[in-house]
Amino acid sequence: MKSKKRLDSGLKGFHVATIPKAPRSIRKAQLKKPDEDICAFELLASLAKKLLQESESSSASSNASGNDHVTIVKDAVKDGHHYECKPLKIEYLDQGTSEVSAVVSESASQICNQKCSLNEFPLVEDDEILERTSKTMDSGFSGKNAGDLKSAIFNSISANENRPSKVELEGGYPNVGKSCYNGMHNKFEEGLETKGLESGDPTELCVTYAALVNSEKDVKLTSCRDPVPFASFSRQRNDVKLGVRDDDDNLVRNTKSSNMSKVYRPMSRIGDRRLRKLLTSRYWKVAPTLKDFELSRAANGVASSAGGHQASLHSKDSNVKFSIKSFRVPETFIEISETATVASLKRTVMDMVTAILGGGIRVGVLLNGKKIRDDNRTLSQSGISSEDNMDSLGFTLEPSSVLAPSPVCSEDPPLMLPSSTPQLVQRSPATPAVDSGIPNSLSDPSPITNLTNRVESNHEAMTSHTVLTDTTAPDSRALVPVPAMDVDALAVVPVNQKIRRSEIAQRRTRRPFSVAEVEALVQAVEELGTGRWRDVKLRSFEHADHRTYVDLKDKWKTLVHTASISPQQRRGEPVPQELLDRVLAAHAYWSQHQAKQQGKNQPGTLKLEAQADRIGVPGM
DNA sequence: TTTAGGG
DNA sequence: CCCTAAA
Repeated sequence: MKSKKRLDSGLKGFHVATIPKAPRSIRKAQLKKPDEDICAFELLASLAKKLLQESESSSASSNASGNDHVTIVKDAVKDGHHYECKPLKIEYLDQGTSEVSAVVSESASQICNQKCSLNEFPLVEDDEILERTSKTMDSGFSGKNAGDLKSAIFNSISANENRPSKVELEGGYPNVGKSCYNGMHNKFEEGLETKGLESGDPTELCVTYAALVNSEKDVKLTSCRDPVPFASFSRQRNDVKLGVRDDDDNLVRNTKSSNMSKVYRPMSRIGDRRLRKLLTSRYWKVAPTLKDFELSRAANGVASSAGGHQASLHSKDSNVKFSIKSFRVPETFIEISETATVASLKRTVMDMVTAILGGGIRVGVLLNGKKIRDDNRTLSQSGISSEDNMDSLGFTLEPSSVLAPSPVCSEDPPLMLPSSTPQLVQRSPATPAVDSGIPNSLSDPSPITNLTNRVESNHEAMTSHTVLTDTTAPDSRALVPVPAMDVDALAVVPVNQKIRRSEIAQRRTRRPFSVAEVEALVQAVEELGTGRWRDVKLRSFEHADHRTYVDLKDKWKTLVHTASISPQQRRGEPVPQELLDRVLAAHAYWSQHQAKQQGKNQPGTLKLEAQADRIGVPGM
């Protein structure tokens, strides 16, 4: 990794005469930037301009991957400066079509210690984008394989990223360059990144400048104007909006100027109890959402709908159209001391974002909640054979954190693209294709950071995919950032695994048993015994969908316990002593008859004895 | 899927 | 309530 110093010197003295119609915001931002930043910026602008020009002339002719409708053009841009640039990476979106075009080149610059960073989180929210994002895959299984699919998806992502809806124009995030949207394409070597938007209007040029930000305190985010990292940004016209996904998938949108506090709202999905706990604790919990990544389907008319946002999968003949509406970033948790400053919080979040994306991301394909790891398999081989499988198809954005220096520990599939129905569909008889290897996150276990449990990741992914049916299955991987600075103020505390888990697989809401229910339960157990919960369920709770036989069993367990303790120690709605007595009696009875009771005891047996007990037979 | 228990 | 080993 090159030192900042080198970069600085390299930029010094280099000035770009003009910045093509850069928005005011950019120019404004420039004024506030440190010299070197300006240099960098200008350099970028320059490069961007060049690239734009070149791309305009070359893009048209460059169409490589046919079926994908994705064009990737590598443009070697040479600028005659002592600052030698490697091919710049430019991406632009060809507006007006439903196709996505992407021109990518590499920029030379070393930026962060984190190798790379990302500086925007494009929010794909309008249909317009949706269209652009749609991908048509030659699902005819005619050679396309998992890798191709991922590629396609990825390209879409890249393309979207270059929309004018980006935020970098608003000042950009130093230290954050959307370099590694994936380890595949970019590599930040010098800290420059340029992106052009082929909107036909130079004004739309997006220039991102990646400041040479050392991970030291001051510089970071200096020019960042309102870093609302974990929000989704969408720029329409001149307004930058940010959206933060609320607990219940409510997308809360605020204008950029809105108060940050709205952004950093604690998750309420945790449930009141826990929320309260969190609030009273010494830490704040932040569970930001970067994007939404959704997929919906419109093939069989089966409107997929995982939480309102959907994507559609159309299928024409042998082609399968994947339409990705938006991306959702995994929930991220940050715990920070209450005494930390807002700035610190911002920084922390920013760092985290940077870190998450710093390692680059990649697309994962899930089928029935299981990851398809073998990129070489064809779609059909992987089980993605026809539209009836679309229901079980999902995509994920996951950090390709193979880069050691990543400051955060990222997990498996951080992001998930829930398909509509969680139904498990037949999978290819040929190859269920899972576990083909390919280790996922080789995140570096930084002493403070490695707080995640990799083992759980897959399971969680599945869970969220298959269990959360009516919700936008939020697959979350907690990423715990390491405060690169202000360690004293920023006490980043590991998030409890359980807390994170609950975010994923929503814990059922607590539903205390009513006295009536207890009565019914006792009644049933008296007659059936304590080892036939299924029967108990069928007998007395058949229509109480929220009471599973496990619940009944658990309740009985607690009832026995409750009956055993003094009334003063009991909590919740008081259960009549009479019922508790019966509980104990039944418990005692069935405990004794357990051995031979296997199927022999007729219903009613206990009932008689229990009543006898109450009447006066000793034993209770 | 159910049971049975621990968490 | 959740999670699971066992059956």
